[in-house]
Amino acid sequence: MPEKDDFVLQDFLPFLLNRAAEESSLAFQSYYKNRYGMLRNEWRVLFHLGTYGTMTAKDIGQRAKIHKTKISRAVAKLTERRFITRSRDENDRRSEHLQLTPAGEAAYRDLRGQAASYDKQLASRFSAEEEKVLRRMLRQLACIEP
Amino acid sequence: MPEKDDFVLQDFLPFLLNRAAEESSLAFQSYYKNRYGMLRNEWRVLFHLGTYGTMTAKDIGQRAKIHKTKISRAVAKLTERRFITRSRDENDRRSEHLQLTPAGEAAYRDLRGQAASYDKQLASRFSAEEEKVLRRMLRQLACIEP
DNA sequence: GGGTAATAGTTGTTTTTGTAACTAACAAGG
DNA sequence: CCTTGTTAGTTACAAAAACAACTATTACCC
Repeated sequence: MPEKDDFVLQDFLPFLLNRAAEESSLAFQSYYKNRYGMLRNEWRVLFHLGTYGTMTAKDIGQRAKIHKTKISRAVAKLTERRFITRSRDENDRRSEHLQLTPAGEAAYRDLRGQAASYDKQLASRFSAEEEKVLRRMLRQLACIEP
Repeated sequence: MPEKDDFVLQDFLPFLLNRAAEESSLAFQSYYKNRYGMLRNEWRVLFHLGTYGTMTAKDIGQRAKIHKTKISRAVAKLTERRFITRSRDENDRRSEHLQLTPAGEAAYRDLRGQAASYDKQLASRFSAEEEKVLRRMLRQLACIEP
């Protein structure tokens, strides 16, 4: 009787996903780290502001599923480095609208270009069709709408 | 002239992979954390020993691509909790052979079962074919041989 | 209005990582 | 042997994450 024993760690999805995520982030991570001294959360906040324009910390947190304390600290760093400015909402003085400064815009454009070509390079291992399917499946797993 | 501006964060592979990895680890993580007070690296070490039998810290590190300091700490915790035993290699007294105790075996079997059914549940969102393709692509991205 | 609850964001403290330097054991060449 | 280099694993210290408690403001509703 053969054991029904076909489960291996190398195939465990959370493990695979973690390893793939780590491996695929490496090169890009060292780019924004070396070039701008940014941390991952800072890059993410910057990227959101560049992509979607003015947002509040809460907006960013919701969209990227980053905890508010991480956002708070990333925003503090980015402000200190003059990459973003903050202004209170006059209707609800609890929240602040964040937006990129020209320097922030410049960094964003650079990083965005890097990210785009890096992404293309990663995806080049697959066919166009496979790539599309991969992204769809990942969005599914990540609970990201469409 | 439309801008060639089709790059969005939500589709950036490192971002997608990270989010998918985090999301998909959540439930399982809280299982081994609540049930055994384990950290991720401890679960991974335990799992490797359960799957492959006796190994050295180095073996585990190579196979799972975990840094030796993480392994060292995980091994210390697991030893302290009597899940594994260590014995010096008599031919090369620098390295130690690690193996599960009966308690470690029991935890391993439980966690392994959990992992298997959790994995199945994650994969159930996809067709069998899609699932196979997904794992293959992830192994590719994670730089894991076949 | 006045009290209670909820929300946006921050700060402080504890865990966990990351990195580098360290010990102990082996290897190899002279 | 004995110096130099390498390897397995540990430890110490700095950086970052997690978690809880906090301030300030707004919302609810009796």
